[in-house]
Amino acid sequence: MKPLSHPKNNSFYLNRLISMIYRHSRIYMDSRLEELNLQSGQYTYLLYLYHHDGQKQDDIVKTLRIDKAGTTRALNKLEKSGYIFRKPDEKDRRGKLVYLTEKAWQIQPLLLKFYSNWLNLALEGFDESELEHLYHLLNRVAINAIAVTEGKEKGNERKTN
Amino acid sequence: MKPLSHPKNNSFYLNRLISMIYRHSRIYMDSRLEELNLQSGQYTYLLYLYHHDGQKQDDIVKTLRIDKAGTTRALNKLEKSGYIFRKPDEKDRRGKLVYLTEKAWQIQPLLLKFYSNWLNLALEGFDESELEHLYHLLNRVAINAIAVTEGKEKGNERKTN
DNA sequence: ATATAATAGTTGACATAGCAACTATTATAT
DNA sequence: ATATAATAGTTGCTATGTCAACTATTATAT
Repeated sequence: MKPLSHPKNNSFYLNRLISMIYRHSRIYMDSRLEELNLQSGQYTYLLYLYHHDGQKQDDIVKTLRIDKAGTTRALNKLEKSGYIFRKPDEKDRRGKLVYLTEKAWQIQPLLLKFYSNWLNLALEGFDESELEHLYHLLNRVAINAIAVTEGKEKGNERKTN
Repeated sequence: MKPLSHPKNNSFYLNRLISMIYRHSRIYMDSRLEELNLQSGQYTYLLYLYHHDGQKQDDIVKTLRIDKAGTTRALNKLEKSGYIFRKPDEKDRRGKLVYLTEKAWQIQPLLLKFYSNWLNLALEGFDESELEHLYHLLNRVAINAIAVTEGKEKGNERKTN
């Protein structure tokens, strides 16, 4: 049996490429974060919090689009290892506000260094305009991808033969 | 839907975008694969095997760059649900050759449809030249990413302050 | 020729992340 | 005002994927 043709020919392996990059970024970050007693599932939250200290947990969930259960667990780990602490939101006591500790601020330079090391390696050979291009294209893919699955949540699943 | 936040440096949130796309592609594919009793961890292997029927398991590992332990488990599932079978490689009895069953060939059109539905949604609004661009840029990132972590395996870890 | 190393595959232990179900609190609807 | 719905967060269960350790087979080195 012959393989069928498919649309969007050039990007047929989009998922394979995305998956490779995703998995290898985690392998690399895990290897570097070891000395900080951190793991790849946690640094994302710290990088985010450096710009949003004191944000509500649910806002983090909505920005990073990571499942709230996973966020709970990642933040638990960060709290346990002393990088963050949480306070109930007095204006809405269902919510929690997430704050960085001094310990988290202290490792910020190192964390940023590890992450930009990764970017330098992953983006080796890219000039400014290529970076710009890549970023904007990926951004559009991400927005599309999120729209697909968030559409579903509201019951209006997209049918697209 | 909350708009994605923009960083100062355009590539700063590369990992965040990659992670979003990766995770949402799995959510979408899982929702579609349900009717085939398949999951997002398995269709990748089928899509690959449609072009490489009878390939050695280890070649699959090396092409898809998925850990060999994970590959063992994914192929076990596919075997158990009747989509593939494995035969020892007579030329090297450490290895196994992986073959698609008739059942796998029968679902090929549907599987390709689901996957191209995903591509159509994720790549909505992209014209031919943008697709080409995206694909080539991502390809370069993937090659870089793989080089980073595979360098490590051979003991020559890259130090890049 | 035999000891040693390398390779293919499996298993166990663990981290990340998804969904569903639950609790507690706040918003809304009549 | 009270019943109902929605929201924020947690916990249980499960799937994917990584590493390390192991078995069995093949390659190599002396």
